[in-house]
Amino acid sequence: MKHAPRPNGYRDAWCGQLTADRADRPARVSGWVNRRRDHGGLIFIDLRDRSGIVQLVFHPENAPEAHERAHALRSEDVVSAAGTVTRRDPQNVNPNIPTGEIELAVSELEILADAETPPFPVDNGGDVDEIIRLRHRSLDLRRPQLQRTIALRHRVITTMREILNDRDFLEIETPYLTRSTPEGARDYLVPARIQPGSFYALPQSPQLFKQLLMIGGMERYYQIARCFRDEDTRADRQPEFTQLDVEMAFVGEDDVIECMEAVMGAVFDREGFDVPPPPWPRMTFAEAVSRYGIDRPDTRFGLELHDLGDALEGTEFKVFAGALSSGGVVRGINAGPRELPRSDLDALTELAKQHGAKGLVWAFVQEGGWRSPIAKFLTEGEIEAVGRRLGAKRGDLLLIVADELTTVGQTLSALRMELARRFDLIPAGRHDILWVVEFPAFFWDADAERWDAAHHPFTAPSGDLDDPAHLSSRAYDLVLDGSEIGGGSIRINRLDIQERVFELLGIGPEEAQARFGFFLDALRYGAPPHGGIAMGIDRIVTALAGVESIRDVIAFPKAASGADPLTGAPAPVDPGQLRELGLRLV
RNA sequence: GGGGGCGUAGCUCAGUUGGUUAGAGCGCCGGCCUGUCACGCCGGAGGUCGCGGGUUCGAGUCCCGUCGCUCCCGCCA
Repeated sequence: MKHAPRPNGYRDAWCGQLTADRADRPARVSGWVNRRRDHGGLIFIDLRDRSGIVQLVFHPENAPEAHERAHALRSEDVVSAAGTVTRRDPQNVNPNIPTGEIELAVSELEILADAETPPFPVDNGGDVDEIIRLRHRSLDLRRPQLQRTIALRHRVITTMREILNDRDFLEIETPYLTRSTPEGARDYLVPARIQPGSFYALPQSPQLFKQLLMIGGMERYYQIARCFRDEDTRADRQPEFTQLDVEMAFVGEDDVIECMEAVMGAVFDREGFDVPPPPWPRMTFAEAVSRYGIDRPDTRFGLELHDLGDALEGTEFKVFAGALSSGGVVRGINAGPRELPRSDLDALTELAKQHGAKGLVWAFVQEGGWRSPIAKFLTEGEIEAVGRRLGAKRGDLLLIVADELTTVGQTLSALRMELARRFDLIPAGRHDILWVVEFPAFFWDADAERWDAAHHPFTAPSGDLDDPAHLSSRAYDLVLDGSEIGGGSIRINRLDIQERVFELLGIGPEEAQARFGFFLDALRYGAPPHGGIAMGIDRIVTALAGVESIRDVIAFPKAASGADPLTGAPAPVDPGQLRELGLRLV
């Protein structure tokens, strides 16, 4: 705390800041009873506020009235206590807390509020069922971990604002009741009373608005923006989440990347988070997919993917031959010298199937060949060639998947991560950060038989628009320890190109006008080249805090299924309200 | 929408091949205690084993259904 609280009837000092330099002087503190140690005679109370903990001591003879009241104190009671800051005898010093050299000898105690016995302990690390914690979030928030992460989150956002303010950015708000924004997820809809039958959509991102701001000459914009996507919750995903949204005019990739390196570099630096200083390495999408199988590689450990197509050319083994002849790939990783029981191999196979693979080929390298269910289907030459590609040594476990390209990548990537977890392959305290760049602009959606935007349809393509398969998009993602913490792109600033892109995506002129008319109109009147990025604040703080769940860095998160109003459960709608909106339930 | 895991005291959990009155630690309540800081000691209360059904002489335990939580796939940058 920078400043002592303004002295009033409640307090004139923070609990956690009463130290020896205030000894022999009076002080008054307020807070919650963290713990009580009642010796019958002496009573000790650990009093807690946001700043920390201080020990109150009640002597029966010095202040009988306060002592009598202290006897009735219980966990989480709210009190104000006045007394003298007293240096503790050396043998009574508690080295575990900053205020351990002193205590407050209380002469006056006021109980401001009784607390019922809390449903779970507030003063421990908290292995408590999450739904109970969410239901009693006000209690949960008192726990040290949440006090820490919520304060951390505040500092992170403050740093972001500081750096951007210093770089002439303007913080500008954009609407939450708006029209559908094209990010590919399901929209949250809000019925509109003034136009019955019509709906607002909550924004999936401020994408179009920030582009309008650039076209509007605001030059540099940022916003701590809430985004809404009506999709299922995950450990690192909430339907309602927060982004640092940034956009700049007259810039290319390097400008946005440099700016964000300044912002995130400062965040990491100030929080003592150990990543290498910027500039951060850039890896192309193609390299990421080929070496790690996915576009957000965790590069903190090896186990890279290797293509085995050449080594298996002309193989008789149907699984491999079939994949290769139908345009798929065969790739593998060398898991290193591992001895895994059959049950673990089955578990890995199950994991592979979960990610869409039909199966998993495993092989232990031994003297003169493989121990593997498929060894008999391969020639000695093939086994040797595959071994060479994977750098196989005796005792190594090889994992091989044959399928369509993205399935193989996703599967091997998941196996890689599972092996890292299982064998503790990620060095403690190591953090890797990198940019992934040069994404493909479009991919062919075989089911729909049309091109689909890899990013969103306002991302500037680079290359020949007549050859969509080889167009790349001017997009970039920031990846921290295998988690995507931010992404952005340079945008299209010309109507003719925007219209070509819509056409490629099968969005006709009428549809484009209906969905994005106000934006297309803006493009007519002189849009500067511009680009930006959106950073996932929840994920960034989760990483910095070293906690498991995104729900530990959000003051009021949603449970997966919203079992309670506080945790995000929707409420039944009032029929009268519905009628006014021109709606009825079916 | 699909798959896995979990559900026993306020909290965290144990509960054997189905077998007597379902246990532990913490918390809570009462008593004692003047240097504790996870205070200590003594005593006590507290359970619809998520819910419903079934098998069985007998179910916390086995089967079916259902609800809730959670992780993963789908979906979502």
